[in-house]
Amino acid sequence: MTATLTLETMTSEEEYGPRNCVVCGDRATGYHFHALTCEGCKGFFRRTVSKTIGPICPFAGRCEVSKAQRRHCPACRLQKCLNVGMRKDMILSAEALALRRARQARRRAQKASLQLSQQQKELIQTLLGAHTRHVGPMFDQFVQFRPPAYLFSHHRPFQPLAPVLPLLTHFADINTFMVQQIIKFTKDLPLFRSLTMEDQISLLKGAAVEILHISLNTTFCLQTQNFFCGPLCYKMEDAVHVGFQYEFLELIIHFHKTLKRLQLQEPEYALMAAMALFSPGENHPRAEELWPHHLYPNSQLPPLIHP
Amino acid sequence: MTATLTLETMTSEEEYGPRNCVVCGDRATGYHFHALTCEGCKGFFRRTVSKTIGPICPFAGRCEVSKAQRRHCPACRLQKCLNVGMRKDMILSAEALALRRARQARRRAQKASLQLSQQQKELIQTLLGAHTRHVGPMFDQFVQFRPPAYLFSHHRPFQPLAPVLPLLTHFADINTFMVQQIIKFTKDLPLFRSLTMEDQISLLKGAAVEILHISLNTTFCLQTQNFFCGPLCYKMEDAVHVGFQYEFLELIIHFHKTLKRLQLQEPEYALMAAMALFSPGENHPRAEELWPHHLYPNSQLPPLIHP
DNA sequence: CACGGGTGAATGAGGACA
DNA sequence: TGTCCTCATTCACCCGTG
Repeated sequence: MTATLTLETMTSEEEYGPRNCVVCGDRATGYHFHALTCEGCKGFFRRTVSKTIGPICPFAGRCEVSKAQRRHCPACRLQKCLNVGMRKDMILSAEALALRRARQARRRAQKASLQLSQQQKELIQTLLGAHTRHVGPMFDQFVQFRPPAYLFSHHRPFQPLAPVLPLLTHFADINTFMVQQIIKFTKDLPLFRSLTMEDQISLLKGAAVEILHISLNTTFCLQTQNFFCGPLCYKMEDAVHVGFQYEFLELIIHFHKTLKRLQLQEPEYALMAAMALFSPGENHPRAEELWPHHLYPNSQLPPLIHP
Repeated sequence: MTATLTLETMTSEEEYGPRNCVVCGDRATGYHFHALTCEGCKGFFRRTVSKTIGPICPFAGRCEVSKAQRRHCPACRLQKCLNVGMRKDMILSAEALALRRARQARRRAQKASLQLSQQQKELIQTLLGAHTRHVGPMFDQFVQFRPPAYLFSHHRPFQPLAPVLPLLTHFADINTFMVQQIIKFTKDLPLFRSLTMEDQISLLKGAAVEILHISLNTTFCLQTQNFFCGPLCYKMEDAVHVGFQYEFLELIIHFHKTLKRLQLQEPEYALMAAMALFSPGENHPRAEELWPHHLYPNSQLPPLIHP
């Protein structure tokens, strides 16, 4: 009587009866553990069946189990679940669950690693290539720029009496050299070369120092807090010696320590350099527009050094 | 009548009526013992219903029960609670409560066991103290053991022609020194000193080299893969020079790289040293028994270097 | 689509304390 | 006495797999 042939558009819902939960009478959402039940009883059975239920029913198992009352007596609810034939063995065992989770984790890791599009991979290869050509090897060249002798030894008495000029000259030289190499790095990126000369200059002005420190981080030694560039060893004292402000240097060292702890690989350093290049800053508020959003649409362009 | 179709923006609050307590009319906070009540009536019912009420209502149960008057006549208030259908059986019984409290206690105990107990903290302090006294500072002393001059420079041409003997002597000296310091470290641990001399010697024989490398790791520089000990810089070449097998050294360097990447702090190095000390090995199969299980009952005593 | 597991906001017990 | 808190339980939705 209940299922009357009212219309021809019987879409399988509502027409096969109201599909009520056989435990509590609430609207059922399908078969769960071998019984037609609602979401509540499904979850309840999964949670409850494996752990000993504490308080036994005070009414000797005579409780009504309805949508309204089902919460009041877990014991009777569970009993009814079992009575209507819900099957404990359809709950995944601990081992099965561990297996499933392990599989999912592996799947996710794979997916995450495969998530780079071909275009993105190519960009990374481009960045990495340019980085490896111009930035990576530049530190070994510092030795060619008239370094004071004491830079060759990593352990040396602090030399306040050493003349400042040679070290200063050396610092100026390697600074110029690094900036040149960073320019070569950027010029090796088609994305960058396709910009107008004006934009190129503006971006470089805004980011050169930041890229310099990002790449210098590859030579930083957490152990000794020195920078090892080929045979040379730079200490913070050296920078103090040529007149850098101590507060400024502390910030720099803190940056290097923090970044170094991330244990990045060269592709990541190359990507950071690129992000710094295209980050908007005081020097180039338009940088955001130049960022290749079609490759990294959601990038946050985080400020790296400037706090 | 109350629920009029005023607007479509009825946010489910405020529109279903003000949700007043059915006992006293105060603002209700939800269903309590099967009736929509305020916090006051909830607590009142729980406290009152099980104990016989002393003073009977002087007005033969005709008292008004309102927010203002409710505390004047407990008898009428309780009567009204029962009248509106608050259920005594929904108050947790004594057994149920005991069960609940027991469960909570077990839960808390578990959580507490995840935290470090006072005893464990003290052990860590002991370990750390001994470590800081004897192991931490020992590397700066290496310079006192006749080091060949070239150890002072971190960058040097490989010196196959240098005489082996001075370096070998130096290595022997610092090796002896390190083992002495490690012995001092262990002797500074009450747990260790309380063992028989025979056991002490046996444990040290089995673990000294391992502890040596664990602590040496604090001087290892991931950047350059050198060991920086005070003013001295040791390279793998130096070990090759005095005749260590290259394959053996590769394993050692691999160990140091892997361990260094974990970026441990000194307390963790101290704990690792202690675990190595009490780890069972070929030299001391009984080591397991000597482990202070009452402090670290579930420790796995993982093999550290030996693969 | 059906049916496993997982999640997180809401719910309603007791409890501490002013 | 009552306010506010903790915490276990619930269940409407969600995601992934066969």
